[in-house]
Amino acid sequence: MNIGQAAAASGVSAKMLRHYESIGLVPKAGRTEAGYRTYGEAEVHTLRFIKRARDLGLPIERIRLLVGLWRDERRPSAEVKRIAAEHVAELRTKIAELTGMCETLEHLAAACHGDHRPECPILRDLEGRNRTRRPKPAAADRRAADTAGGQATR
Amino acid sequence: MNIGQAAAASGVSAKMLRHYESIGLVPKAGRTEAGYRTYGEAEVHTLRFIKRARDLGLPIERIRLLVGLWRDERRPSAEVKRIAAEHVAELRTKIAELTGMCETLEHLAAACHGDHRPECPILRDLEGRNRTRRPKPAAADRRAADTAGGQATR
DNA sequence: GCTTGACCTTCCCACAGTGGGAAGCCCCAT
DNA sequence: ATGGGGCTTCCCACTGTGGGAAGGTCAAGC
Repeated sequence: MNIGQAAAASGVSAKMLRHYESIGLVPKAGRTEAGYRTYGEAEVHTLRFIKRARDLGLPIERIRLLVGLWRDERRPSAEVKRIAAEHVAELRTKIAELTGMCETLEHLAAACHGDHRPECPILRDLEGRNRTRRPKPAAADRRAADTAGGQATR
Repeated sequence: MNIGQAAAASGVSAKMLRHYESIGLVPKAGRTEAGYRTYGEAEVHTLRFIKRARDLGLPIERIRLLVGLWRDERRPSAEVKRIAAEHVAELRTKIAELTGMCETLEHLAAACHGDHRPECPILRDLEGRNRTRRPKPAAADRRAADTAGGQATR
């Protein structure tokens, strides 16, 4: 198989395939005399593994670990489970974050009449006037916001 | 105010502030004779608007539109609402996607005994043997799939 | 054989957003 | 005047994926 066929067989694009090789996620493919990469069933098998892991949102570095464990006949399943659990935790965090954003925005949009008039609760909220709510749970970083209230003309 | 103070007052980092200026999201700041950027209340106000919009996950280009509408005293609120609705739709799509991944992975992890033995349903699934389930919703279309909440018993 | 078109090669660029850091100038307090 | 911290610009990194150019190759049609 050449790279195009391997790509079609695995679901990983040829472009990504070369990329994965370049970062060492998959070993360097063999080459024909003309320089074309060649792939066999084993390589495609690995690529499919990677593809599925990517479909689950696993980042490359974690996939690298998983592939290593996968190849290791004596791996402890606890290792695999730990990696999966870490990813689940991150997914949950992300989901919660997005859900919060989504709810806030839905709320604001629901309050907006959405017609030709300029009055708009969404803009009002973003502006800071009339903040309807907005708990803003994650990633606290706002510091010294009050200095704006003063002059600070230096 | 110099850039550091404006950053502290707005919650936008100085680095990002320069970046926003460079991409034209905010107008070029005034400069002192020495070349330092100067900011006033109005600029900080705008920056806070941008910060809040970013906190809601809005991408820069959409924020650009919102800022334009915000400045436009005669904007139709429908425009603002439309932009918000688009973003909500994208958030929902993303949430559904992540939720699917999360459920699959939780499922697999739950089936993994997680001890010293190499047997592992997670790897088995990724490998393609013994696919427990995995509907693979593929492309982003199913809105509000999160509310459906597929239970474990599929 | 020779042309043609599809495919391969490498290499660079782009995206979104944010941070890190270097080299060099500026400001203020000591 | 000196030192430390803030400012300036510029480049690089990250995550993953794609686009595209310039050039070599393979296979099929004539």
